[in-house]
Amino acid sequence: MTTTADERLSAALRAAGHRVTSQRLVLYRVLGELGRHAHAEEIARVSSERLPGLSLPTVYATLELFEGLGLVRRVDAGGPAALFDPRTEPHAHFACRACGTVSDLEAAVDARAAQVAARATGAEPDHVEVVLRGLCGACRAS
Amino acid sequence: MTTTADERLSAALRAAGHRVTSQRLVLYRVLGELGRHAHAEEIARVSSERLPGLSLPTVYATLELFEGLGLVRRVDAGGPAALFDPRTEPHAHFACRACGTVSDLEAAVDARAAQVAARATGAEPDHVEVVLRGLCGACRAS
DNA sequence: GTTTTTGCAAATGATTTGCATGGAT
DNA sequence: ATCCATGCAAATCATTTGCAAAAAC
Repeated sequence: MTTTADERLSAALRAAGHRVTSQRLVLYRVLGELGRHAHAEEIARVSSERLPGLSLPTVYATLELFEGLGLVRRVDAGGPAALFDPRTEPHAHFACRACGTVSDLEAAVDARAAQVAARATGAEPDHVEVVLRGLCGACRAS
Repeated sequence: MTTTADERLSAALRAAGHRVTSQRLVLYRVLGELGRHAHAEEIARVSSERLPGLSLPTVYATLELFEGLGLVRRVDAGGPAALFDPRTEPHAHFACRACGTVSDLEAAVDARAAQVAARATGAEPDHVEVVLRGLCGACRAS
């Protein structure tokens, strides 16, 4: 890795005609350091420590921008708040019905049949989201 | 099919210790007649035509109850409003990024690897949700 | 008769929007 | 100098909650 996160983000932003701002740099670094999905509120809280005054609307706008650039995945794992995941390679999630916790599953899911079915309708899928639901180990124990 | 939808719902409710009410009967019939996923608001609108005065809180409470009984699936296909799907057998969904439309995909997705990975963490998954995202045929054309 | 369900109104909470200022190009 | 991005405050919208009245058991 000879390029830094800052450089990678700057290149991606400029290539798409967007501006490089400190808010975007900080948010991108925080996402990379978290290394896992998080709620907008958590991302905002951590980022605000480094960039006081950072506003929630900016966090949402930036995460949406990053999603369009393919830098984060928005994960709708149930519950009111969306998750934003910096791990962009395909992976499944497990969401506990009881405590709401969402965890990564290190397993590939073969969704080719569904992709073929989608294309047969004229659609062009660019992403597959797989969420398993049930009770996590901790909640089963109690 | 010698049992009616009303009879099936009544049996399921009583077996779980819940009461049979006209609201629940109407909502269950409407779900069966729709035969496809719908927003709470749409379900409420159609049901209200048959049961004037039916309230949204009751619709939400009833859909949640039905979900617990395994009579509907809640589908989080992105967008603010959840979908409620009376088709309870496993099937994938396609959600268009542009127009937001969600359609059924008649294809089975093999998620056994993810289920094994989930059980390895001590969790017990009871459901798999697969959502593909991209542009639908109509939106690609325009 | 007792307990659950319902409807109403209000609360909640995540996310978005309008608009004026500030910052990147 | 121009136009995009940000912050603030307020709006929006789906969903939930508190409580008294109505209905199922």
